[in-house]
Amino acid sequence: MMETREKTLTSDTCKEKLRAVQDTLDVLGGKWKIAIISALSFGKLRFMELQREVEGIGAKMLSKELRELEINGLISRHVCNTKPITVEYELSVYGKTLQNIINEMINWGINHRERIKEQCHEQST
Amino acid sequence: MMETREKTLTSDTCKEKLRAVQDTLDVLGGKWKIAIISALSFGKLRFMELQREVEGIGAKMLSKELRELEINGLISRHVCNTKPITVEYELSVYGKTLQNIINEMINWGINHRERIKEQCHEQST
DNA sequence: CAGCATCCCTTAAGATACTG
DNA sequence: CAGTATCTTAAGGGATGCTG
Repeated sequence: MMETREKTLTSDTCKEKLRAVQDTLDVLGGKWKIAIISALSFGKLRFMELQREVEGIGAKMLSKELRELEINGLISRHVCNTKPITVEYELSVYGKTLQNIINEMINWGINHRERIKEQCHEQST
Repeated sequence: MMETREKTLTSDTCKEKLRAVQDTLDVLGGKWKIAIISALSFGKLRFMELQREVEGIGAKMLSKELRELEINGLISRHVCNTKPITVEYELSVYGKTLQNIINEMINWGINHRERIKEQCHEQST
């Protein structure tokens, strides 16, 4: 699985993997996309709900990022036939394939917080 | 593991997970950090080598991002005692804990490319 | 409510030149 | 080689007001 370590840096396998990461980043690029997808991974949300879940995002950015995610086929957009219209967003089947990445980020984030906490403890002794 | 679906959006568990993702993004934020870490996941690299591996990055950005990654304890920097000095960067033990995230991104990127390819095939029929 | 248009300011980031 | 400093441009992104 792992290469011979050291000096395989420029090998074809590595380059291919780096390209794969770059492809992923191209789709998930931007400050908010991953946060949006994470929020939607817990269920469908309306525009305003999303804005509340994704802390700090403005309507303009949210709108823009959602459009890009929709174009890439990661989320679906459904306009509800309600009085003041509402729009629901949810992960598409394809978008759900990002769940593994999200999960790893959740895990890492939780551990990271633990680590920071421990560091503070050590310093205060 | 998964919540009751629908309407748990604002539940405490979800919020905590979203915060974890956000924590991760805070550390990996910026256009280049993940790409840099991916490159380093295949072994130590010198400044110039990194710049070559991370397609499109300029010296200024690379320098800045490396400093931030070092501050966060994800990479280590070693100045070699060579004639024209060289500096080697490598993932720290802690930085290597990001491997899971990177791997998932590699997997997704590879599948994504496949998917795009298939779409082209379908369109050309 | 969703979301576009406009205005405006701040940050990101490229290019170039320079130093130990 | 590994950066830093400076300048400049492009993009990011907030605030407000408006429409279906």
